[in-house]
Amino acid sequence: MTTQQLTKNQGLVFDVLSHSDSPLSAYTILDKLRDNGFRAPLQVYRALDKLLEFGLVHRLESINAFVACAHPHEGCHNHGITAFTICETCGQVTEFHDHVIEDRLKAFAKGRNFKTGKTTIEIRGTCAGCA
Amino acid sequence: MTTQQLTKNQGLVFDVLSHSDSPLSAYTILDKLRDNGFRAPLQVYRALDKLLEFGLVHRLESINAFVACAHPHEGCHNHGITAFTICETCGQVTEFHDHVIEDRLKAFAKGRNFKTGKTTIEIRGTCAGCA
DNA sequence: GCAATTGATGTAATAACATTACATTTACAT
DNA sequence: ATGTAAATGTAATGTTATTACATCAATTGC
Ligand SMILES: [Zn+2]
Ligand SMILES: [Zn+2]
Ligand SMILES: [Zn+2]
Ligand SMILES: [Zn+2]
Repeated sequence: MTTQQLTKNQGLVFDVLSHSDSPLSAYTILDKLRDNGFRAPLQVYRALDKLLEFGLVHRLESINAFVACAHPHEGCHNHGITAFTICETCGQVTEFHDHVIEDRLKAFAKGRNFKTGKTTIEIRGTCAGCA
Repeated sequence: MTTQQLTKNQGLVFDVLSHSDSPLSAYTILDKLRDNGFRAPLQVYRALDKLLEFGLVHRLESINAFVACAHPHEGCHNHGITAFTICETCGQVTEFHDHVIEDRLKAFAKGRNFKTGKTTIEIRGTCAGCA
């Protein structure tokens, strides 16, 4: 999945997120795209839904915001669980994968016959630069 | 921390959550407490803030809802990171602690000089009973 | 080509979740 | 009793997300 096959609105939203140095809310994205003809939240949410589906964007559940994937070409989203650190001061987000964590979570779920869907791992705190 | 030393509003909110078999949104709690004199969201949010602080309640970030802690007397909240499974069909929530996961997350944060604050781990899916 | 279908878009309205601001009351220590 | 901190009441507002419905564009089958 590359950026080429995105529709106009998807491309615009992805572009805004890609160039941002911190996560953005849907409404912030909307504001940034007013000059490009965006008028309503739904235009943003629809594009985000697709981008999430493509694995180009992640939703940060704990802050109701969205970030471009740090390595969209690796199919992040077929790569297992993505964990995040989120700096509450500057917004810096770091993505990582940990197979040990993933295995432990899967083992717990399996032991309870729980069928795992989307899993969220988010560490909020302060990054090195802001400490 | 026992239920005794809660204020009236805190006690009412905790009671509603304790007797619910699934997570509740703040506005659902408000509706359930209208007959007890609750009139405004803030009454619920203020009580929830305190209950979260006391470790009697958890907030599920991925579904904007709240649950009573499964083992409030063990000081869940001084016990390290709490992880959850959340059934998207019936709302069943299971709480668990895993020191291996916690150690891995701490190690990652330490390696990046990231100062860890609140950490969220939530697995959404389908419970055994709903499969 | 052209109808039928599907996916994407535009727009308005509304729903759901959360906070700010300010006035008042209660609990409690001095 | 008085001063202080915590809790409460109420209204207004801010923020995040969805529903509903109309239109437009790309694709497919004929
Ligand atoms: Zn990613
Ligand atoms: Zn920072
Ligand atoms: Zn707990
Ligand atoms: Zn279930």
